[in-house]
Amino acid sequence: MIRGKTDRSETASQQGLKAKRANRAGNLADHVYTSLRRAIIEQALAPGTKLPEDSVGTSFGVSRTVVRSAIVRLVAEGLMVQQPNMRATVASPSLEEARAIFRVRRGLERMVLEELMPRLERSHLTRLRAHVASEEQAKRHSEPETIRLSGEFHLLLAQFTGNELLIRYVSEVVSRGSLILALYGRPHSSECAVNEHLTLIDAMEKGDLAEAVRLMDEHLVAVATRGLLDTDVKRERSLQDILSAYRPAGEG
Amino acid sequence: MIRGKTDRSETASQQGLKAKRANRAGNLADHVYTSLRRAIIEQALAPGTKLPEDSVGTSFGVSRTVVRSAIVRLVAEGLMVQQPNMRATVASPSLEEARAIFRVRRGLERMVLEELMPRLERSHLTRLRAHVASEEQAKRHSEPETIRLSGEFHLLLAQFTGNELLIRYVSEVVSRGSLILALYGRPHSSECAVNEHLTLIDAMEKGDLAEAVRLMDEHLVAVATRGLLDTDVKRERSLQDILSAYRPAGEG
DNA sequence: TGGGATTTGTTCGTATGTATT
DNA sequence: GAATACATACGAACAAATCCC
Repeated sequence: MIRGKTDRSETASQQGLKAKRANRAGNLADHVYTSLRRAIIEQALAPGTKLPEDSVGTSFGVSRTVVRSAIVRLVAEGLMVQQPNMRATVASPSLEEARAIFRVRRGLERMVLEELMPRLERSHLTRLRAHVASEEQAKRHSEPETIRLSGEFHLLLAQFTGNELLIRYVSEVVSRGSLILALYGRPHSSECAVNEHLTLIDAMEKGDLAEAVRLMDEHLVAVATRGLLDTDVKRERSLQDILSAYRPAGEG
Repeated sequence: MIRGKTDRSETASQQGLKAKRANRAGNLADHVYTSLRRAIIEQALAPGTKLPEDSVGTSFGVSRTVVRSAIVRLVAEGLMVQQPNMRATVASPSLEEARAIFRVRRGLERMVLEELMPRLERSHLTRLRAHVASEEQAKRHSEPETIRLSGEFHLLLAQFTGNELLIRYVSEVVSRGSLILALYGRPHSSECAVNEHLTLIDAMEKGDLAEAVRLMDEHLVAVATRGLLDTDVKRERSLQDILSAYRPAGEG
């Protein structure tokens, strides 16, 4: 186990950390929340991973209380699950749940197109194409990056609607989509998606809502069904090891 | 050693409470969350009401820690808002936000009907009609009850789908709908809704999905537009006074 | 605009519940 | 199946930020 139960001689440095962090824009809980979320989405934390509050706290240099409220938010978001008096774990949805989530996602993304198409701007198309370009680039060197960008394409669409609630919901189903692909997806399953993003943009440019909705639906069905059989067991790494990469909060 | 806490005369009864609650299914935070949520939905806590952690804690006989995690959940749900270092308040959405929320709600409830209609059972219709009956009954004697039941009709529909995520989302938009009506709705604005619920059930019984969706859409537009002008200032009551009615946790 | 009262952000101790040997 | 280690639930205390007159 990871327990590096050192004595309390670190209190001084911890207080130093505390002062430094307090100057940041957000609070500590935000930081932990964001970092854990990214770690889950990028599949560094596999579904089912247990996250004891004080192990996480040690990783980020904060106390359990801070970790706790971050976990509460992640649970509310469906990225983690928790039962009373038991360790919180990264959510591990069943196949049934996964399908239900993707059905909801299809409905939500249809709503996005319906809201967005009437007020679509040229700058939107430009930014979408630029995003797809970066997706193609990332595809060559970084799988976590690819996963994240693939989801952010859909998030970008939602953001263009300006509908805060819709943005939040899409954000959530996209995150959980990554989680699901981590569970059931074949490795590299996202690589075909880039073309589908491009044809969708083309349909949007033509102003063809029905076709765009059809393509989006097809795309999401494809994403959902691409992951099915391969339930390979993910590699075991220590929690401290995984989270150490997420400490310098690069929320850009 | 144990810290002396005999200076508070309520200690004994508090420990009694605590022991009793510990035996409950959920934890204290659940209780506070549920109670606050109900108080907001039933419009006992008006939008914009400030909820200092300490005051709420005193009302429920728990510490700030417990209140805090309840508030985090309510913020995640959109029923409250909070900025760093500032008191959390009951959400007070703008008219623009309110419309956006209702647009999302229409999309979600369409999804509910699309999921439910193919597998609709007789028992569903029975339960829906029974619910409407209780709505009519409540309409005569209790306005908070009426508000709550009116929302629960939609929640019931969602629950019949068995789609957990859809249930959660509908639950959220329904709650926020109550909040919005509290802000912008005329008094008694929910009273016309009962008939609309009935005609919807009839369409469902005929198996007419398109008609059901049309009626639902009409219904929601009606609910959304019934509230518009009347922004009467709600009566001022003390926080302790309001919350005292929500302490005995009657979560049926 | 200044300063005291209020409120939040955070840490840590204790009690209690869960898992494991 | 009991003892022990581990983890969470909750409360109290203190510094820093905000509120309000």
